[in-house]
Amino acid sequence: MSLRAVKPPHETRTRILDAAEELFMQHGFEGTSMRLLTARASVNLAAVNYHFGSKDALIEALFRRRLDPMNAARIAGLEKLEVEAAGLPCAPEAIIRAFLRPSLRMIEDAKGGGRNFIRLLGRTYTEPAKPIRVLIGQLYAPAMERYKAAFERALPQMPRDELVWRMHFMFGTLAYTLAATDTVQLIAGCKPEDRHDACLLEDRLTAFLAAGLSAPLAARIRKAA
Amino acid sequence: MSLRAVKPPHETRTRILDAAEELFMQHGFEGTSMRLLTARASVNLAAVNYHFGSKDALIEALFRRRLDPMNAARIAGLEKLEVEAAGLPCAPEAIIRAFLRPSLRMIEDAKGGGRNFIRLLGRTYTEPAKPIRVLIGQLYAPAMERYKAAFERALPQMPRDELVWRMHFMFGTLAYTLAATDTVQLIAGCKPEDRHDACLLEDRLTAFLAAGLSAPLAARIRKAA
DNA sequence: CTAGTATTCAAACGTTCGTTTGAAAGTCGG
DNA sequence: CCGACTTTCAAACGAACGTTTGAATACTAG
Repeated sequence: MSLRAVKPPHETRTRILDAAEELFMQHGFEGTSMRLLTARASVNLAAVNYHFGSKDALIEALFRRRLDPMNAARIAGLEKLEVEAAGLPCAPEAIIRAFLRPSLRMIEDAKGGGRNFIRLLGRTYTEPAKPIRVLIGQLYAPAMERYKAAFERALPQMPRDELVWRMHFMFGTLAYTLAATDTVQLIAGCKPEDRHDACLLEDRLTAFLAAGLSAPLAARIRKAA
Repeated sequence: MSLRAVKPPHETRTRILDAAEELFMQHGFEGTSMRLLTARASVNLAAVNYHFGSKDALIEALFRRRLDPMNAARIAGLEKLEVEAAGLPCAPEAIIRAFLRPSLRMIEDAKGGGRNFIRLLGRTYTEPAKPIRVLIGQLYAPAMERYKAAFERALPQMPRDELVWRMHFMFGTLAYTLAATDTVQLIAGCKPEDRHDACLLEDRLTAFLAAGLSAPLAARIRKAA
């Protein structure tokens, strides 16, 4: 057997993707040049176009690498929940937790770059570039439908309109929380060490979102319905 | 008296700012070139540098034009509330409403460009460029401190850490809701006409946020305190 | 070892970027 | 009408951008 270190089959690709996650997170897509990116990854300038085709294609590959497993984990978590519930509707709080967990777990992965990605993802929900928005929408669609159905079964008395809005709100809270970790600090005062504790954050978020999701309807909306 | 139309004193400045709001909203800061911007505003390419100094200075002026009055309205709304309460702490729901209202009011201002700005603002909370983030933070700071103090008085039993987190969550919900109007549509199903009805949106958001803000503490956090 | 494929590399491509320049045109009090 | 100041304009600046090229190198099956 050879004692020489075996070069992984896609090392260059991986190094590019990792550097891209970090730099896109720090400076945005347009704010990150291919020269800076390839220098950070210690690869040649032409490597991105050789391995991915273009900068846009790199962005797409970057999202697929993380989002596909993450949303698969979301669906798996929901299915586990539904099996355990044995036909009965699940508790809204449990559904929320199942949705949050895969993304919050990534925050703890500082070494592997998962934290970089999750922050990048949080801010990409409001990305102006249309191709990126539709890509994210596509990658989320399967998980989103499943969770929407689960919430509808868990909250049968809630009007569909209202549920869609509240899912929207929940999504926004998560996106902002992910994106803002370590970056924006509009409100001073939280202990820095808490910001990367995924368990604590999951508890806080779940308590907040579960209450919001099940909140009584506003008077004006109750009247209109 | 002259029948000739009098040219407003800062028409060029205003046209540039309006065009910038629209284009920055559509394509982001880096995605909008000065050539496209000045063409849209029907002014010369050099006009931006003449009137503002640089592209970055234009961005700053753009935010100041809208944020200063908006946060002044936020503070005024809170003060009115506190006067009416006559020394007693205000209802959390009322504080939330006072905070939401100035930004939601702008959604209705499609003609004057307020809607463009408010969407741009929503996504700028997660802007990667550091100078912009600190600017936004500075412009928000006075209003933020006031509201934090108001919430602390309204919810004296809540741990400070938890309150800061929940304000963070509330802020994220608002930011995402503002930014995503007409752009992202991760969850299909809401009636398009509802999306610009600021009253309905205020009711929905307030119901959701008030419940989240006052949610019971998560078991693990209650134990730790 | 060799032929053939896959990858890396330095250099250059054409384009677009934000900004600057200096002259032309407009504005306005005296 | 004039002189001083403000504003607009076409043109150009150097720098940085994403991408392409063709030769050099590494790898691997036969």
